[in-house]
Amino acid sequence: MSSDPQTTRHRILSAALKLLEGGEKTRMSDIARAAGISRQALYLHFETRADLLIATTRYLDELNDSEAMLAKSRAAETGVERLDAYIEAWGGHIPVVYNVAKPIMLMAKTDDAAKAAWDERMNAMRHGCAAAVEALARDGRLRSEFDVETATDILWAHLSIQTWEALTQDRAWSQADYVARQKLIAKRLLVA
Amino acid sequence: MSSDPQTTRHRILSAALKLLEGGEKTRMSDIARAAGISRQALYLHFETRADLLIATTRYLDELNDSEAMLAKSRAAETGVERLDAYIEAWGGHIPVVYNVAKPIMLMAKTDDAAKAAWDERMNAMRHGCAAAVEALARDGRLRSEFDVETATDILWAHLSIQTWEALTQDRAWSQADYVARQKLIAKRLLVA
DNA sequence: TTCCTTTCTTGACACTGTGTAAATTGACAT
DNA sequence: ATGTCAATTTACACAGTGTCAAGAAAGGAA
Repeated sequence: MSSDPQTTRHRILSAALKLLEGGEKTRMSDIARAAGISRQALYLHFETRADLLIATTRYLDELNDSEAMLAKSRAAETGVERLDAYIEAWGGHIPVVYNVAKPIMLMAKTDDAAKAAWDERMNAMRHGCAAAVEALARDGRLRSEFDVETATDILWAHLSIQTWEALTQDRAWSQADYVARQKLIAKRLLVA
Repeated sequence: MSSDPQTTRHRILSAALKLLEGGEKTRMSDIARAAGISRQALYLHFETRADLLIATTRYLDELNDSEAMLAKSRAAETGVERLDAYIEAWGGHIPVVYNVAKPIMLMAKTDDAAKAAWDERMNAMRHGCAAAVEALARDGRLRSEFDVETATDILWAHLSIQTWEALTQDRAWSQADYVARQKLIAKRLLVA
């Protein structure tokens, strides 16, 4: 056979992405069927299920040019603008990745590779929070009752996917409300 | 054999509780072994694993007299006092139930009975939040930018077990810091 | 052409964990 | 003594992940 391995890998990732985005069950056999190969052949391309799921999120990141998301917030002049821009960008990013990230989030409780991948992502997100908080501090507009570290933790917890999930899924906030209110909350909490 | 069924049920629950609190793996067979009965005998007392885990949290609630937790906050005079008392009580309650509640939290993603039990608990917690927010509103001290419903959602999301987990487990906040800061945050967000 | 390598296929199997079923034993009550 | 209840053992079904072995199909190279 020997079809281009690059192509097959791509077909797998794109099938996995489609299924995950649809919120489907997504067992290995589902992905294999959707990609038009045998279940066993998946293991020629990805070590484990966790590996495949992680690769799928990276693939999604590429498609979305996730780096560009941060560009706007980095370009902001003041700390407050930066905070707003970051919440806007990240808040808009969550619903895009949510369905794909969710199974990894679940696996993270039991699977070490999944946990590492998840922690890495959450860490990256925290860097964005830290940058916004530091920009506020530089402007002298960070509230004095929290140090930079603590303020970053608060913002990070507040913008977590779990919190987004609770508010938009369980409490049925619209995405627009979510973003607008998170901006308000963040400013109330952090800006002097 | 026929040892007192009450006793056996009790032995199972107390074994399950002990294992769960230890953060162990806690398969059905583990619980059975710890309770000194066969794995299959568990199913004579509990329909499913979800049932058993849920019963274990109720058992834990009884042991802790969880209702008493709310008494202090209900007794508070002003809305602000009530908010503080509620955060103190609930915040102190979380670490006690966390290890036991966690597997249910996980199962809730796939198991309907577990999801119902979890939602019920989260709903009960939200009632506590609502009571505090309404007390603030009665005092005319609820910030005007949020209505009661929205303010309750915010407080509820903020006091969620997930947020506690993120801050105390991932970010290593001490329990004392957690409670103190949550009080500060809640007042900053909700109190005019 | 023949040989080699890579990719993929089929089919079988191991392992874990939940849940079900049948036949049996021990204890207690009437 | 008979029936009932609790619990036991053994065995099995099922889902899902991961592994293994034996080959088939296709491309390139000698």
